[in-house]
Amino acid sequence: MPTPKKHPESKTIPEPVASRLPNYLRSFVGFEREGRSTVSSQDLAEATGIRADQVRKDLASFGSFGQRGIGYDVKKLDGTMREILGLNRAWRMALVGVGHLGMSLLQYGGFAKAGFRIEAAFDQDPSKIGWELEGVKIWPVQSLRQVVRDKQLEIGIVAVPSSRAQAVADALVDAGVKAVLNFAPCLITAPNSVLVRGVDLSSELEHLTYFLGKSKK
Amino acid sequence: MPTPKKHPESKTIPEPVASRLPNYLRSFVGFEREGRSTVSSQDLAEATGIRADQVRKDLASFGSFGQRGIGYDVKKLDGTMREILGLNRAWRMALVGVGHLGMSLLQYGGFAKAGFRIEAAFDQDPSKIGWELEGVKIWPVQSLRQVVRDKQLEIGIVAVPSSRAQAVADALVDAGVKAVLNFAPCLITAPNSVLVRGVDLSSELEHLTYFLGKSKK
DNA sequence: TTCTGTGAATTTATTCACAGCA
DNA sequence: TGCTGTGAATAAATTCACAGAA
Repeated sequence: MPTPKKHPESKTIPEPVASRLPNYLRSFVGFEREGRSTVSSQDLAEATGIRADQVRKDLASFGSFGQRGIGYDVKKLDGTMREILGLNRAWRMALVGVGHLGMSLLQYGGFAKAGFRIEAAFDQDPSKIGWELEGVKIWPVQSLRQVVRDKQLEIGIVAVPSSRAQAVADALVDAGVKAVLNFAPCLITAPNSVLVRGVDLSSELEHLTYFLGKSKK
Repeated sequence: MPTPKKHPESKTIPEPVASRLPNYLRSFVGFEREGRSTVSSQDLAEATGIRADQVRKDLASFGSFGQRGIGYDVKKLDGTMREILGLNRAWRMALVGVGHLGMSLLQYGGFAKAGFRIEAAFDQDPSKIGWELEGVKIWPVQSLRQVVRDKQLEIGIVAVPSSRAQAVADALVDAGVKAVLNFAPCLITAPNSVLVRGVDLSSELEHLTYFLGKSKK
């Protein structure tokens, strides 16, 4: 799903660069584990699959972190990127829909590490209400507005079927979230003041088959 | 995760257009349900969040399907796009990792509809082996090569932790898949003849917080 | 009219090539 | 020598604007 985004739109960092930042970030844990304090653009290229030229252009677009002949200071880069991506603080999230997808998000380790905290989960199924999974309590969807408001959650994750996605998104927006991450395979809309981003599994597969179809012929 | 792709690389359709195709495709089911046989670029814009100009440019890039003053024939467009995306046939897939994420993929309705069939699933956990979920049998990972080869599966889905992702991908490649969809938050590599695409949930969130951070200040 | 298709203009991103610092 | 930072060249994608078919 595309991000039909329009928003404050940074003047500072080009969109494509911003979307590559998470890749660099992820490669750092490996470098740090290896005890490396500096890395070259070449090293980053190998770790991320992004060309070395591009790496340098990207990093140069928000400052001069490298030392010629040496490379980049991993720690410093890591800190700067986290700041740019807004990861130097915790984000409070609401998860709506505790099916298997929702469950996998609850137990997904990567979130907590990056400061993403699911503070409350919601579901329609009465048999799930009240349970606590991975330390997160499950509430009835009816109480979504109330709970999200009370807990001041900022990001909403939509993990319900398409048919209910827009309604859930509306409720989240109404409750004051500033961004919505949508896993349902449909477009959802929200006021301009709220960011919406979609992740669509089918689209990813279709993208693959597009290339497969071509190479096949 | 970016797609460190390199491959046959179509000369026909620009990459960004191809990645928007799934969105158009998805909007068609709504139009067909409403009984509409033709739609304007404006209609498509509203349904997909893509600008009307862009819609026309996109569609024009692979043929003339519209009638001036009328619009586009939904059925015809649908058929053509499916063909372009390689959806006019079934794709046989292997799922590796039957945790919650794997489960959500197994039961995800969108796949079957688009011709994506998970023909076999694999897991390490002995207690899961032999079960059949959503009509799909679960095999031990040790038998991956054998089963994937025997069943001639073409696409592998990696839904295991990062630490095992590359090994699983290697086994899939060795067993003959032509493409790998990776859900682990790490880069995996494969020979050029095999397509790799990554889907990273954390990256999506980080992308959101990047914008949130900016609009905030 | 309505609505497409497309050339031309513009903006944006990638790639190249190399000057310059450690 | 090794590796960054960047200006210039190229390539690509988006936006605009309008001619022309139904």
